[in-house]
Amino acid sequence: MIMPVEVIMAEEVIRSTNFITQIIDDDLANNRCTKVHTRFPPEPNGYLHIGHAKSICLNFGLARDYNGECNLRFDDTNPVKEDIEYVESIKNDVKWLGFTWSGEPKYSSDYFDKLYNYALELIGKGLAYVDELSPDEIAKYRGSFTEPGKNSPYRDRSIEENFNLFEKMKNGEFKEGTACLRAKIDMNSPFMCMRDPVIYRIKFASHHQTGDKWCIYPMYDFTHCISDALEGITHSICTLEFQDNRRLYDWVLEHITIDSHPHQYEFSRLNLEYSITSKRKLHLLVQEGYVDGWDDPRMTTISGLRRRGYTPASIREFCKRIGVSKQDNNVEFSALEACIREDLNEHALRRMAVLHPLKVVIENFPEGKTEELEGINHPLKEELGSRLLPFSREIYIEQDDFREEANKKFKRLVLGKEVRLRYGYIIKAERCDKNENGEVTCVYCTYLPESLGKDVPDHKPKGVIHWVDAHDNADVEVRLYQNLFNTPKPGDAEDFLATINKDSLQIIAHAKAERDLGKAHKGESFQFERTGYFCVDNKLSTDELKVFNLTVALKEDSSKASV
RNA sequence: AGGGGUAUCGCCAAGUGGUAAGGCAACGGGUUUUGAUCCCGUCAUCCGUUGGUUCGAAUCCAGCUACCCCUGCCA
Repeated sequence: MIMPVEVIMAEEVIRSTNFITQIIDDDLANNRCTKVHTRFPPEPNGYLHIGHAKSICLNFGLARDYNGECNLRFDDTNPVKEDIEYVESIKNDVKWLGFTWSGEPKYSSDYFDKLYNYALELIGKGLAYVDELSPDEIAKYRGSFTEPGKNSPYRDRSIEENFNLFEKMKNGEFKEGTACLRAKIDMNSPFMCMRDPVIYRIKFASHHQTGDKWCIYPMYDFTHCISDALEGITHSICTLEFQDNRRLYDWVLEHITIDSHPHQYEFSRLNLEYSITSKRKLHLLVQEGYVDGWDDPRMTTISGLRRRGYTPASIREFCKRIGVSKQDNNVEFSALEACIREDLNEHALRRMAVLHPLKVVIENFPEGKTEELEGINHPLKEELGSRLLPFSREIYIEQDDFREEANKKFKRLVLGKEVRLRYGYIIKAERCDKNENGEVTCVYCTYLPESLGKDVPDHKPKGVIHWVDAHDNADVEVRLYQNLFNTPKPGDAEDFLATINKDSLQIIAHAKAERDLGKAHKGESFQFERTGYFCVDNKLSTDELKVFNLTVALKEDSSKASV
């Protein structure tokens, strides 16, 4: 039998360990559970972002590492904020990240009937009541952090009356906001969420899954724990802000008739510098047109990162590196960039592209002649082969790669000096033309015919520059990106919209690239040598015009900046 | 102010009573027809702070301090 050459996702064979895996190991060792079952439970009210990727990698990763299962469950209890567009995008993003959920996608709304019956059970036990206080009054009656709450005047209605009223709520006989179902717990609890939390409210809204069947919808705290139990979830993992809610999670499960009682564990959500992970703010950016949709390459949504050129493996690696803990964090953006550089350095084919062209005429090269020079596709992987590069009397180089004079640290082309053309000859700059603004418009050079593919005695250029033939090339559009925000913590700003970086997108309409780049496929990534990693935009590219997005620039030696 | 949490290198993060892993970043040096990659090296006598227990503490105890979350019929 032939064994596969490489194990799938080999980079993940080394399991991550964290406080949650310790809990699981302990649970397994003490037979508190025999099989790990987790779930990723997004509300379909927006697109997934890098913070969700952390949760996805954690939950699906645990299932993978422990030979367990992980459900995808849409926590869809609030129809007014949700949309089918979001459920489709979420499925797509989870799959793209490389994970497979157990069975069919689940929906909290699948359990609306059961949830309703559990509410009835609580009413029957005298543990829930229909309140007719207004939302404002409920807030007032709740008290504060230092003052206990007051019981609602409707708190001690009879069980019979509550059944009756809840039935009326369900039948649409109350207006929105005029009645709700509350759990009867403790108005003096130090946990605000235990002061008789609302568990059902009225919403005359169509639901993307259940249509107009219901006009009452269960609240998160009542729904989540029951959904977990119904699905046999063993470890219900969520973020830190739900720590207090755990008391309510447990209270509900302890007071209804249900087989299992999953346990909730909380980890800290990801904060990534120069990005926002608030769905409300993400919505704002999209709705107000600050960006080109949820998948704008500057957005740290999964779809934005994908369009930017990030690979699933790079995002998984990032999530592995940042770890899982309960500490508040603020991860540097460079940590994410390091992951995609590592992936693309290994996998991206090398190509040359001149972003800001400067014409170079090689005067001692015959007019009308074109040579085909060989350029290898990858410096570390010979098996990836090579391609032919047309080279003639006129080529383009990067404007930044030429100077009339420069200090000794400058390793590119200088008047009177030599430089090596990548995969080509050594050339020497003899003179140049300038326009009325003093800008160099053309450099006249001579080349060393004997320098192709080898060193020449007494000619030791300090550097190598990339180039593209002036006549046989592909005209492409290149989009350069900077951070969307000009502050590391835009989420903390009074007005985060005011921190938007106006220069975050720079469009180069006519860059000159190797000819075959004009035929590249959407989503394909390349390293433009000496510049960075670029991918073909999957939205704007056409057969006629390829648009390249800068995924991430190559790292630069710090001394380069000082020339 | 009541409750729930968290404090280990610039940023993440191991560590669970036996004398501070690793990654990112940074900084030196080497290789290089990418100022990339790669390689080698440097980078916490110290774990928020003050006391205590112990032969021995980042790890146990007590007191401080700082920061985060909780008063939606959002999740």
